[in-house]
Amino acid sequence: MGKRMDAAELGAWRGFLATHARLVRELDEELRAAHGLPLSSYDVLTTLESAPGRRLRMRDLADEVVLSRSGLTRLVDRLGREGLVTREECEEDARGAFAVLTDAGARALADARPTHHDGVRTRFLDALEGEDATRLRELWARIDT
Amino acid sequence: MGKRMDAAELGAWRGFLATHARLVRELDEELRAAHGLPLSSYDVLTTLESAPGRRLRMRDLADEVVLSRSGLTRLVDRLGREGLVTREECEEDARGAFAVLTDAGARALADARPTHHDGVRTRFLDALEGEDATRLRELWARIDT
DNA sequence: GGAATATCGTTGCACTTACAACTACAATAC
DNA sequence: GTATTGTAGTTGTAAGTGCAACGATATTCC
Repeated sequence: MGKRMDAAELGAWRGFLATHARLVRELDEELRAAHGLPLSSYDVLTTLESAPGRRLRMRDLADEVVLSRSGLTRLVDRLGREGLVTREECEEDARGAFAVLTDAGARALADARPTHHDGVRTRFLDALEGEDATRLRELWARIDT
Repeated sequence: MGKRMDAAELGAWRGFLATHARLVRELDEELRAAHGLPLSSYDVLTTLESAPGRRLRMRDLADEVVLSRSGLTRLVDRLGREGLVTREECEEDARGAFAVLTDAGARALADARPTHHDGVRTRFLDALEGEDATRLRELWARIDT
């Protein structure tokens, strides 16, 4: 029990944390500066965009973007105030609510996407070599189970 | 400009974000429950422990743990109140301050470490195969430059 | 059918964090 | 040497987030 981390393991873990912190901070700042859109909002908008009917139950959306329910309630409030998302009630379950991407939301996303994609590419994807991307994707899948 | 992400790239990036969010949340909760120590505090304590003289300038410490200066000021305040860290003034630079790990801080760290290492191992390191750890470490280094 | 239990989304509250402004000091320019 | 500019750390303030508790509805069990 409690096998020590060797140097490679320690580097893999601490690098993971440090890289994430730095990248997310930079990408968030970049997105806010260029489009007034925080990364967390961008994340919600893309998730909704790729959902069937551009809509998702609050619960499922919270899971997808890894946010607490209350956190998502507030985030959707903010996006609603800007007209990027609306709420719709759920027919099958009267407790439930959908968050729905509006046309304005889709446009805001289309505007912001090039900036963000470039940012991710230069800071992250460009460092991937050979089969790195595939291996990483498989790694996250293994961890997720 | 703006080359589209392919499926592997998208998976590598989104998995990176989602995995980080989930892992950090779980590890933080685990550490708080078992030792009353948030992950951010743990991070400061280990960083100090492995620094020469168990001390670091506030500025350097903030960089290491990827926190803003003001954020670090408050975090060191909290750790100081619990007696895990003290401040010392800097001789060469009268503006400067060191954060120094106390013996109590070192003990708290020693207590918490097994819990945290087990958590990291079962959630992250156990999923690494073959040369994964080494490759990851190299990847973070490439990204960092 | 009715009671107990679980789930959905929201709210009150506390906590953590970042940004901007500030003071104190250091380094550079002239 | 003095003026300018830069840096270290702290503080006021505001934003974002999670937890616990809540009202409303669903589901399960008898």
